[in-house]
Amino acid sequence: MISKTYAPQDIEAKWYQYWLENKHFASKPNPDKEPYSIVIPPPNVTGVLHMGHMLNNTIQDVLIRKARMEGKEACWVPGTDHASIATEAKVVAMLKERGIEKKDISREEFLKYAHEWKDKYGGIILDQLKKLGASCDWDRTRFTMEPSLYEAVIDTFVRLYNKGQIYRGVRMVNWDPLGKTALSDEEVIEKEVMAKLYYLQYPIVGSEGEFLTIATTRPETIMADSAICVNPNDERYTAYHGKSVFIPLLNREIPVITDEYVTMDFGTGCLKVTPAHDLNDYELGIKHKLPVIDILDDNGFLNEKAVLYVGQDRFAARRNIVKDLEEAGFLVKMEEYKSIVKTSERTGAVIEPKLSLQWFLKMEDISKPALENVMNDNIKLYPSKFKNTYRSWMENVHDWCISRQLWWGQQIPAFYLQDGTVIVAKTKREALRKAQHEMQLFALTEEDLTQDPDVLDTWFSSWLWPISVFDGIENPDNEDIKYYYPTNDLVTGPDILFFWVARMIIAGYEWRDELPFRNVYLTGIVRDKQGRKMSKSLGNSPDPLDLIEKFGADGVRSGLLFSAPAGNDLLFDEKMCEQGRNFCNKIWNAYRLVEGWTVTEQATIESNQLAVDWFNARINQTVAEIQDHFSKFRISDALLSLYNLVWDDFCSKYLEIIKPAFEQPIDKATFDATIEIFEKLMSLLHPYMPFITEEIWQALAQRNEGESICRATFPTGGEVNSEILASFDVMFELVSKIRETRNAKQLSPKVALPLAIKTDNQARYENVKAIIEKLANTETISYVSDKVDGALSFVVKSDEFFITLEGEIDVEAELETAQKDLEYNLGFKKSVEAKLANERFVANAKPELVEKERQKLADAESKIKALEEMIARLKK
RNA sequence: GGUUUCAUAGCUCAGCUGGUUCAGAGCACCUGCCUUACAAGCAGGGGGUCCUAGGUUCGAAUCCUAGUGGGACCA
Repeated sequence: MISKTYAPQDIEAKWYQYWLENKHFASKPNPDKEPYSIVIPPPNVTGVLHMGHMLNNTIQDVLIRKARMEGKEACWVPGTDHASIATEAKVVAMLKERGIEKKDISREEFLKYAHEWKDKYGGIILDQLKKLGASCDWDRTRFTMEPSLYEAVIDTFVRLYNKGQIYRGVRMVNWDPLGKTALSDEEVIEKEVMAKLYYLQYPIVGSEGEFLTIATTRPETIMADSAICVNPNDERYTAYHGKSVFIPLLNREIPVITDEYVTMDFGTGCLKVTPAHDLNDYELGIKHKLPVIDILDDNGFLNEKAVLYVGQDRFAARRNIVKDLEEAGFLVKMEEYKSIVKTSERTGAVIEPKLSLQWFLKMEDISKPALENVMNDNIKLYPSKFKNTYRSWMENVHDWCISRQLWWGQQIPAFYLQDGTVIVAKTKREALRKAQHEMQLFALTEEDLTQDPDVLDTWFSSWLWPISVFDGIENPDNEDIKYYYPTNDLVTGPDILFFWVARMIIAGYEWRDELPFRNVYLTGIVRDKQGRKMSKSLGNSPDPLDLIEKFGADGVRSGLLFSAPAGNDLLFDEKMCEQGRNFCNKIWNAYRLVEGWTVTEQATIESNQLAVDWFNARINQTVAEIQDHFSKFRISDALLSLYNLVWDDFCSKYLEIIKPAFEQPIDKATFDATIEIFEKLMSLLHPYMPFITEEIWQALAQRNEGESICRATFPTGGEVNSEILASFDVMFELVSKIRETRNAKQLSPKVALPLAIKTDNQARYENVKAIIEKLANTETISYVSDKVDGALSFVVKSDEFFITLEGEIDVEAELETAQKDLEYNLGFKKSVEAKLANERFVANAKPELVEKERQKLADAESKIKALEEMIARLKK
């Protein structure tokens, strides 16, 4: 006996294993087939599966499974990226537990530990994806730090450097004094804190007793001041234009400059300019050619350039200088002030804006094709609203800071001579050869060359991903890259549209002069019920594996997709997974029903044949619908179409029609047709719900060893028989009316009702008579040419129906509903007439539309006629 | 602050090229059912000023303008 409820756990494990054993996800170039490829957005190697991954990878799996069933050579390449900062932090933490400090070990030793960590803990996420049902070609799993991808990154750097695209320069970066590295903006968290605003007096040179007062939150940086700046339109300070002031305590003279950048009504309207320690001041400094005085070292301690407080931590120095300024009378007042402090995502340290020497990639020229080919839709973004965002970013690109002060990553292939000369080459040996040959430095040895200690930004690996996973950088003419590239669809979140997607497009054109993918599907962000982004730190995200345990992978997958339109965030609620699970259960029970039937060779009942024809028409209709949805990446809508087809049409209607009475057999023709229909439904659903559909598909018929629904044919639909669809619609409307009547009169479903029909088209009902009887439980269906006295009545289309009941009929109530219906139809008729009477409508609207309106009018008129007759009768 | 995007039932959202009296789905709610596949179910039902104000149009939830309120990105 099969279980009454669907139990996914064993079934899922069993089939996933089966798919792997039979290599159903494996792909290799096949010239007889159309290629279809997706590269996974490589998850962080330290990561674990979260809701965003679930959504994202479910969508990819839907796309790839559908393509596979459509006979394409489908290849989904999995892998992870090395995530320099995150991984390095994990490794440092692991070492700390073992009592080892990073600073006490060599780079080589550290990397050995890092690889050890990666082998042991990294890539858990890939195994988790298997639980979700992801049909990746696992033999192709790549990692951005594996030798060949590492080499690709190094080659990329060397090539771009040789083209003059990469340079070294001083920039203001987010400096983490604890992690001792530059951070990208995404690795910085802004926190709102209460700070103090200090008002300080700067004595004016040559005017004894006169001061300019500035307001600052960082008094310890006054030693790095290069100027005082006021707004030229600020009349309070006009007298001081061109003068100088002394820095308090330090007594260094700095000029008073003017710039409209200064906000007149903030603080005193007088700004201290500290180019080395503030981004805006830095830019102001460049504009006014001010000196840059960097008073902090890499640890955030004051250096000798500060002159005062040398060797003190920035926060200690702040406390001390405030005290000293106060004692010396330079501190006018202090105010509470709400300000934003930037902190490091990894170490929590307060970020220091810091000037440092970094490597940059020039973006202006290299990004041009990437902008152009998205704007002209060679690469399509779904939803297209992101084109705007994309353009505004690409039209204002900043050079890309690609160096990171870390060890875990691809070490920058730049080698320095003792005098600081830079040689960029793939290896030290090559750098040496270059130095000897190009610079005539024949006496040089490898010992004289020092490699840049920094590594490259992780994105500098992942921007090559669609090419490098096929070894297309190192080996540009290999078979895989020629066959699978460009890939077809990329599925990712809009939050990395710029950091990753745009850069992959850039790399695609730079390396292969071709787009990396044709479509970019941007998923929404998964949020909790309160609309907050799900994150580990908030603890508001359910564990995806728990969800799968609870609702089954199919349930979670479909649940997530029920409400996941492209690009729109989705507010996650477990209820959605519950709905998905219920859907599985519904399918399961439909299977249980069919499975329990006994088959005889008896002749087919006509109504069963009609039902089969009708349902096949519905399938064809739905297939056309979902293909249209897919062509627009409306993955969620396609699922909903299938959901309705299966639940409402297949289970509630089709199966109810053909279902034999208890313990009665079913005729073979209907049974066979039903099995065929069931198979089609499973195939259509398979991309969304791979496990349950496999389980049932395997059970529906005898299958060959190793055969799988994974490789079954995705139904292609066919001509839609709209006639039968229309006639069934009328019939279902009638059935609903009868049921409604039954419900309203509180009659048991077991009581069969006598139905009389007044129609001029008996054929309309005659051939579906058996179906009406079955669905609505009517006992006899008779045709009448006149009203039936003492019966309940209603109107469907232009026909009138009567149900004779025992006991009193509430004429008033009948009259009221009929009256309401009449009013509605009169109103409807009026609006249609108005439309048709309008010459401009008839002249301007499409002819088929006008024709439709005429038809509507005719329908309304006949219905009104029937209703009026009914009302007249009731009033008697 | 700049750019952009959204506002539809109690909740989450569909509504695609303006054209059924177009206002729809799921959940929630109400009524009745343990009807031999399924109570994770069945049959019904109620519920909306389509944010506001203008405009375009024969016709607007849909297009335009402004406002209000939320989100995102950039600074």
